[in-house]
Amino acid sequence: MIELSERQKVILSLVVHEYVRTANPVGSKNLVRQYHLDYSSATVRNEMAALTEAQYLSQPHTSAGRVPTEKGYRFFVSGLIQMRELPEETRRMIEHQFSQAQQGMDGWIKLAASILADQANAISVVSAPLPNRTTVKYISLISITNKQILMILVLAGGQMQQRFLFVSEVTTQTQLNEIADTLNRLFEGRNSEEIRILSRHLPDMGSAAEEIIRTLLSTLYDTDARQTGEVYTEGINKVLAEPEFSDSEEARRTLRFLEEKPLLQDFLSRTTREQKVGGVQVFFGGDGLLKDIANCSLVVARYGMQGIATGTIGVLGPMRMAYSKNIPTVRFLAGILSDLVADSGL
Amino acid sequence: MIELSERQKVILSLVVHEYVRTANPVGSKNLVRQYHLDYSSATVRNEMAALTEAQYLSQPHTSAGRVPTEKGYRFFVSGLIQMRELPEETRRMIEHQFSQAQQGMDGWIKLAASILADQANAISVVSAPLPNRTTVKYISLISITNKQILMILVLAGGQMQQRFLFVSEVTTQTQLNEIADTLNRLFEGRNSEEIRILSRHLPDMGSAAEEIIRTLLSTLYDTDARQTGEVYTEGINKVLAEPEFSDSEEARRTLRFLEEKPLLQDFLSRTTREQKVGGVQVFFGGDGLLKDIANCSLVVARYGMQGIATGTIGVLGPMRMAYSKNIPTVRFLAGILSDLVADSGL
DNA sequence: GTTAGCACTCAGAGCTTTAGAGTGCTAACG
DNA sequence: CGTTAGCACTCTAAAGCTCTGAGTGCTAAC
Repeated sequence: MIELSERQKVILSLVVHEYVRTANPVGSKNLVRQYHLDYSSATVRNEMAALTEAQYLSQPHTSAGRVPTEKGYRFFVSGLIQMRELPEETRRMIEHQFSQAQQGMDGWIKLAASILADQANAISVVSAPLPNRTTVKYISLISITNKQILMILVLAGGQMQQRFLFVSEVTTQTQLNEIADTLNRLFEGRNSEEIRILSRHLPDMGSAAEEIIRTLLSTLYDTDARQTGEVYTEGINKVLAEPEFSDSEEARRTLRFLEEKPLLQDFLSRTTREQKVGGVQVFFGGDGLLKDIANCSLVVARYGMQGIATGTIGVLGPMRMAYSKNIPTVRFLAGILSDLVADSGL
Repeated sequence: MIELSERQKVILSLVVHEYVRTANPVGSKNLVRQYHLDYSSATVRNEMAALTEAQYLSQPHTSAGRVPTEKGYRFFVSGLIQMRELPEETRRMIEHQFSQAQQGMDGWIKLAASILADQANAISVVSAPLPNRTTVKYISLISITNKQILMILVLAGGQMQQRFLFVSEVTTQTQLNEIADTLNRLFEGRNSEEIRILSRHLPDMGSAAEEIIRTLLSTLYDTDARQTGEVYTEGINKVLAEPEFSDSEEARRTLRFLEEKPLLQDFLSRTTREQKVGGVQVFFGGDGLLKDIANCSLVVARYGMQGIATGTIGVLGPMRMAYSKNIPTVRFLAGILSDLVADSGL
């Protein structure tokens, strides 16, 4: 593959930019007029022909303008992924909203989702931070009735799980407090595997405690298996306005993808697992796990504390999305969430 | 207004039924053929003219079939709201899914939302159970760092809230356990108002405890103000397949309504507040709070324990929805959730 | 290497035509 | 008098048609 000339790079970027803006195939004459290029439309036509040849652009039909291909977008994005800061003003505004938010990981995540959907005018997708293998932070046991217990589990990364369980033995809140104290001493900071081994050599604490540990383990296994916490989504209505979703079949496929939480979680956890915190990645729909969302793309970053607890934040929209705005926005929000995870010390 | 004749009622019901099935204006000839009526299309035409006169039906244009008006739907639904059981088989199937579900209010609610969306092929909307004024069930305090605390609040109805707080005084987990014990003894079963008064005459427990109580109260106020817990929604993709949503502007309005959580919560809590648990109501879009979702309707029921903690479960779809299936489904699921709320004893 | 000029292409907007489903009315029927 | 067959009339939606204009590739001149 031959290198692109400087001028070709410029023209390719401008085509992408213009297409993102208008959603219409971009013609040579128009491009020259819009951007006051100091060469003529015929020259642009020649370069466009070359870019089309090299698969960066394509033509919907012979006598139409050019549309970027996936390869074209990739080129465009690769120039964007490193640099670009969000304008000071926007950063201030976002930070302000976080400073006013109610405390708690859940609230922050929802706020981030809401801000991102708003800024990007597309669908935001945010998953709660979770370590590869969950560790227990705190166990709380609450007596509901004589033989019924509510177990609340605080996990690393600020995630919570609640389970009801029934025990055969009557247990009082005082007894539960004791059990909880013991378990907290033993299990704090441990993961499912460690707890499984530890619990084998435990002094007998009665059948209730056994039942509690069993439930605890099954909850941890569940969480480990999911690998990604709750996924929040917002801004679906925004993206319906885009022309690529005016075909409702297209829109349905995308929404089904979003509502298939396991699929989405799988994708988020798998594809970004090795990714360093802070780095923004762009995925293009069409093949692999994203085959259902052809001509969409996904800008994601991992946030949190590397090796401790990480989640993902991203924006899903038509492939023709405003990368130059969305990439810095995602990066900035990932940074904020990372700070919050670190500060909350979970 | 004159009463409808028996035959008119039959015809009206059939028109609604047929229109729900096909989404096309219903013509006289077709109706006779489909349902083997023992009178002719001319007779049906006459009756239809009368029903149109009386505003139960309308014509998109002079030479088209009839479409039910909102009044027509109301009539149809009024005959359905009381009776009709879900088929034994479906009930078994649903019960089975619940029996296999993981424990915990959150999980049940999501399961209910998922089943309902699936059964109705429309959008399900389920809100968590919450009393008019929340009462505290259990307070758990977890030391994160020296001066940072995670407060977990279990509220009546099984809802949980988490907050982070910073205190100026160094506090250990042991101290926190003591404070939590005291607060639990004092505040269990109390609502925000009672706690506010109680906390005035409290023995001094140090500045950390004060800060904790302040956060506790503000969380309770927040929750009271919202009046409805988290709202889960599922099945958006299903409804996009309906012809009334092929116009993306229409679809957007509906989705915006759904994503405006405060609006939705407000509607759910306000309009069904007085409603007895178990009764199914049908709301038609177009005016009042539902003005944004013209030609949609909402079948809802309240579930939970009257006066203790109630939530809502419902299905939102095109006004042309399968009421005869959806109404019993909503009623049945509301029943199951009510049982679960009762059993979990919160 | 660049550019003006030109013949050619083709999607989409706008218009016309047509088919058929549905109506209301009238007159005949039991 | 309610019911029904028959008929002229209405009106949408689909199909076919034309025409415009943006865009192209190529050639020849600069």
